[in-house]
Formats: sequence, structure tokens, C-alpha cells
Amino acid sequence: MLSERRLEVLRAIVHDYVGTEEPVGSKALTERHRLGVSPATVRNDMAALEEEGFIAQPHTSAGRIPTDKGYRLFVDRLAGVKPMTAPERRAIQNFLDGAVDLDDVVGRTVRLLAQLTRQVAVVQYPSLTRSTVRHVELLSLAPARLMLVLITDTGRVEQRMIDCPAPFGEMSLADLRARLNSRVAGRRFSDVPQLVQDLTESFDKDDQGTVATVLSTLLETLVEETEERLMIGGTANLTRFGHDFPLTIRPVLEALEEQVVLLKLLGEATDSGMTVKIGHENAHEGLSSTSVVSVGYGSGSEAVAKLGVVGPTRMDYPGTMGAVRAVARYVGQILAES
Amino acid sequence: MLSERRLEVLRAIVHDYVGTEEPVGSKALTERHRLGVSPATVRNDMAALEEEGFIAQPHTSAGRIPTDKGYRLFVDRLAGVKPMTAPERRAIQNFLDGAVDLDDVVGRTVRLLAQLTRQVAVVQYPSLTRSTVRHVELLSLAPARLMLVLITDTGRVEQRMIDCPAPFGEMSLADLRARLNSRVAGRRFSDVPQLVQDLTESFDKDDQGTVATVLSTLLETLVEETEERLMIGGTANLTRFGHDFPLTIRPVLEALEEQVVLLKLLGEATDSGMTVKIGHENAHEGLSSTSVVSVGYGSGSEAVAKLGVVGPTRMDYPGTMGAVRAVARYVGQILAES
DNA sequence: CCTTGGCACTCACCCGCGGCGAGTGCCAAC
DNA sequence: GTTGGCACTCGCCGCGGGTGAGTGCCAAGG
Repeated sequence: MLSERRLEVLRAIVHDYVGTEEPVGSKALTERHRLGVSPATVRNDMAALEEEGFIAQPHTSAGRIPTDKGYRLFVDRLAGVKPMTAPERRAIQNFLDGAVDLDDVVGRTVRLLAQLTRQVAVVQYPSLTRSTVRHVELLSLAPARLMLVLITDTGRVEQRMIDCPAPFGEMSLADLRARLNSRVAGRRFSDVPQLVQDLTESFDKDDQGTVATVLSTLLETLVEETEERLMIGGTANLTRFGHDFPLTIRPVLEALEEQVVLLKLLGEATDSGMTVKIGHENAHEGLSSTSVVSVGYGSGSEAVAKLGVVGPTRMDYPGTMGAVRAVARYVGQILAES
Repeated sequence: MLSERRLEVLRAIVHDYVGTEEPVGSKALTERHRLGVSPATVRNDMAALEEEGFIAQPHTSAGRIPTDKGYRLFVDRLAGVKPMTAPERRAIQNFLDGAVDLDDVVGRTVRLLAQLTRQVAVVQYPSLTRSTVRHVELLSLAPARLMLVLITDTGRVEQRMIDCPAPFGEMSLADLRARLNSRVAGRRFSDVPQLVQDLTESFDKDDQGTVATVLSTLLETLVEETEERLMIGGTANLTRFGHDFPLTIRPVLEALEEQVVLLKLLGEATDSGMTVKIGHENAHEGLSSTSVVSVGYGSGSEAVAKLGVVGPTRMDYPGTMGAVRAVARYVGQILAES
């Protein structure tokens, strides 16, 4: 439908608009890009592109700016992913290598991503459902009070208090701890419910109440805490948006504070490969003039969580995608090592 | 020095300016407040107040706005703390009561505070140094790999990986775990270094290396993680500032992202009682047009951490102080219960 | 049929101008 | 010390013309 040159014109428009933030006209285009045709021809092409909905003009007789649909086409067919340069890759690795624990990894990642892309970065903590159990620990805090600690292969730790229906001896505790670990250690969280199903029965009648309580707390933790946490950073970059601030920035800040919204946003992304949601493609209204570039990352071949970037629809897609992909890759490596 | 009426004039100026965001003139003042004197008199008072540096005019022949010094006087001598109404107090309690763990408490607190004050809220996680150890757990992940888990009385959990110089048997591990706990459980973090000082010597020669490593990691955790974490929220409220956005909001967002800055900010606040830092009183440059209202909170009589609000110097001080104080009080209660 | 140069037209943006009005400082009178 | 009067300042607002980038259309040429 669209000739090769028209696509080239679209690409040029996106490129220039991303750079200047100003509507781009036919004359300026021919000057900055060697299209080999005259402004008049470009005007015709622009008219066609506008007809199809890929570009629009803010006011009559002004330059054109890409529409969401235009960016979509650009991302899908016209732009590649711009790989990071070798020095950049080294810097990423160095920066992430210094992390001491999971919080630190996530914190560094979010700062790094924000700095590289000069946009708002969002990093989801490794999900519980998809990770595996490294260890389950039971501590006796008081005769009838236990603490359950759950440690994942990604280094995440969750804890819960448990009030026992009856006092629970040290022996029983050690027994339960051992049996629990032999069953679930190394297993995926999603498999745990089945694995502990019949554990209660094998205990003394006196202890069954407590064991049942412990198990239900464990399962509860798995379910409740599957509600993921995430960290965001680089919000100061929002000020680079436009100059028509309050209206633009406010809803975005509000959306960013609602973790539920962000989680849903990341959740909608396909599991593997990079996802780019442009403007109104984002369900949330406050984000209708932003794009979200996200990708899964994980310690193994499988993604355990996602990370991404939120920025204006007018963003450098190839560069952003490159940074997001590179960071995700290195975070995966770091997690695999720890 | 300043007559009672002049103070009253200052109070009226602060009140009106906070409400309208516009410089307030002598005539408008006499109309809105029953000062019992004419505009001319107020003008004389204003001239005196300006002479002393409590108010200033943005341009010649415009109304007056309070200076930092003016707000200082207002806060110190003219304004009380506006207590929360009973329904508000009930709402606070209800909202905080639903929290399930420490993260949730802090998260709810920050959202609550942001909503109540319509400003940016900052809540510091309960500090490690001032809290006590509830339990230290050692887990064997691999023959020469341990995980150290530290649990505080405020429900906070810290973990660290440890690579042992030599394999460490289950017996030794249990031994170390038991001795460690008997020494430090229930003790304050700041006392731990002394309490474990001579622990290494009492172990087999083979194990001393590992024990030393574990202890040093423990101490390291205490020191490093004394570097507190905090949570912020309500950044969208920054958009209510002025209309001269980018310049105002950007440095604030940047400052908010540097936890170090914020921690120092809260750290400077006096331990007990409420602290109000106004404008340039804040060391950080980006916050020179904001005020910080902060107060300590804790599970007992002693403060374990601080929370506060960051907003424009032009803020409702009595209301903000009331909200901050009330929230701190209830958070303290919640922590004491858990 | 596509491309191109020409041409008239549109319209956002910039700038300078004058009127308005809130606010001020000063002063003389009470 | 307070008050009313008065001249003055100056930021804000709306108006109007000039400018220029950009457009759509059209007729001519490959």
C-alpha cells in the first residue's frame, strides 16, 4: 500500500520530531534527509500518510507529527533495536556487579535504566510464582509463636508471624522444618500447594493444628505475595516532557504511584521478547501520551519478572529498546550468579 | 520589638498567601480580617515587617509575600498545631489497621500522609541501630555457603550470603546459631558488636575462619544497613506548586530520588518533637523553596525512625503539622502491637 | 502516472502599545 | 499612633500588525 519512499518519509518525520519536539515540515525534511525528491513530492506523500492516519498536524498549516499509529508502524517495521556500544555494555556490567543484595540489584537497575534512557524506569521484583524455593525456615519466637521465613532462588525473603493453636516443641519444629524443606526446596512456588497437601496427617494429633496453620500460612504467603512489588526511578526525567506541564505530568505521576496500574501494565506485556505499548494502547488513561517499553528478565532462560521504561510517545525507540534489552540481559546474569 | 498587631498582620498575610498563592495587599487584608485598623496603618506595619525581613514584595508596588524568616516566626510563635478531627483520627486508624507486614505499614503510612496533607510524604523504615534483635538465623545453602538472616523487633528482615573459607558442619552451624542467639536476641543492635566480640575463640580451630566470617558479615550488615531505607509518595502533588513548573519541580524530584539527601534531611531533625525546616534552612539546594515537616515515631517511647512531609514553603503549617503528628502517633501504636 | 516548481493562503508566534487596577509610599491632619 | 488623600509604579491583559514556516492546489514536464 505504502510505497517504500513514503515509509522513508515517515521514518524521517519520526526521527526529526523525536529530536526537535517540533512539528516537521516538508521543506525541512528534504534538507535534513537525502530523500532525493522535492518538497512538493514529500508534501504529497505526507498527505497520503495523513490520509492513512500515520501522521497529523496540530493546527492547519503547521508541520506534521506522528500519531500513535505512526509510531506503531515505525516500531514494527522501520526501526531496529539499537545495540549498546561496547563501553556502554561494560559500564552496565560494572555498575550492576557491585550489588550486595536483591534490593540493591533492583535499586541499581532502576537507576541505571533511568540514566541510560533519561526516562522513568520501572523494575519489578522477581516474581514468587515463577521462582523456586531455596529454603523454608521456621523459628520459634515464643512457646506458641512461630516465624515463617521463605527464601527464594532470586534472593527474595518473605516472613510471616504465626500464632499456634497449641504449644509446639522444638523436636516437632525441627521435624516439620526438615520435612517441609525436603519436599519443597528447589521446587517452583506454583508446585508447592500439591507438594505439602498431605503433610499434616503424618504428625502427632497434638501438633496437627499447628502444622495445618503453618502450611496454610505458607500457602497464603505464596498467594498474597504473588502480588508483586516494584521500584521506580528517574521521575525527574518527566520534566523533560513538554512545556505544557501540569496537564501532562500529573496523571503520569499519579499512574506511577499506583503500583497496581504499573503491574498490570507490565503484566500485559508478552512473556518473552520486548513489548512496546504506544500512547492509547495503554489501558490507563493517564498514560495515554506515554509509551511503555518492557521486557522480561530472569536468572535462567525463563523470565521471572519484567522491567521497562515509561516515556513520552515521542521517544527514541531504537535507543530505548536497546538499553532496556541490554539491562535486562545483565540483570539476568547477576541474578543467576547469586 | 514587634507589636502585637504587627504579628497579627504577619499572621494574616501568611494565612491569605497560603490560601490564594498571590501577593497580598493592605486593602485586601483589612477586608478579610477584622484588624480594626485602616489600610494605611497596615501599610505602615507592612513597611516595618519588611524592614525586619519578614515579608517582601516580588516587584515594587505589588502585594507582600512572607519570606522564609516570616514563615519561621509564624511557625514558632504565631501558629499552633491544628489537631485532627475525631472522624479524621478514626479514618487514620482504620486505614493503618489493615496493614499485614512492615512494608505494608510503611506503604500505607506514606499514602495516608500524602493524601492528608496533599503533599509529598516521606517515611523512613524503622532504624536498625535503635531496634532490637529478635532472631538471627543461619541457613546452610551449600557445603560452604551460608545465608544469614536477621530479624528485628519491628519486623524488618535483612539477609546476606556468606561464602565460607571452609566447609561448616550442621552441628557447628546449630551450635553457632544457638550461641549467637542466646547472646544477641532481645538486645539492641548497637550493643551487638560487644556481645559477640569473643565468640570466635570458643570454636574449633577448623571452624574459626567461618565463624569469624559470619560475625564480620553480621557486623557489616548492622553498619551498612544502618543506612536506612525509606519510601516516598504523593509526588503527583508537586504539580500543585506554581505554574512556573519545570524549574520548581525538577530539582525537588531530583532531591527526592537521592535517598541520601532525604535521610540527611530527616536526620537533621531533632529526635523528639516536631521539626520544621523552612526554605533555605534546608541544606540541599533543590529544596530551597520547600519546607520539610518531620517528626520521629516509634513503637515505644523512643523514636526508631522519622517521617515527614515535603511541600512548598507556602504550605498550611498548622494543618500539616497536625497531620504529621497524628500519623506518627498511630504508626507508633501499630508497630507496638505487632 | 508520478514529480516538480510556482503560487496564494493560513495561522501560530512575536512584539510593541495603551489602558486598567491593585498596591505602594508619603504627607498632612486628626 | 492612626487615618484619609494623592500621586506614582508597574505587572497584566487585550489588541493589531508583521513575519515566516508550512500547506494545498495546479499546471507543466518527464
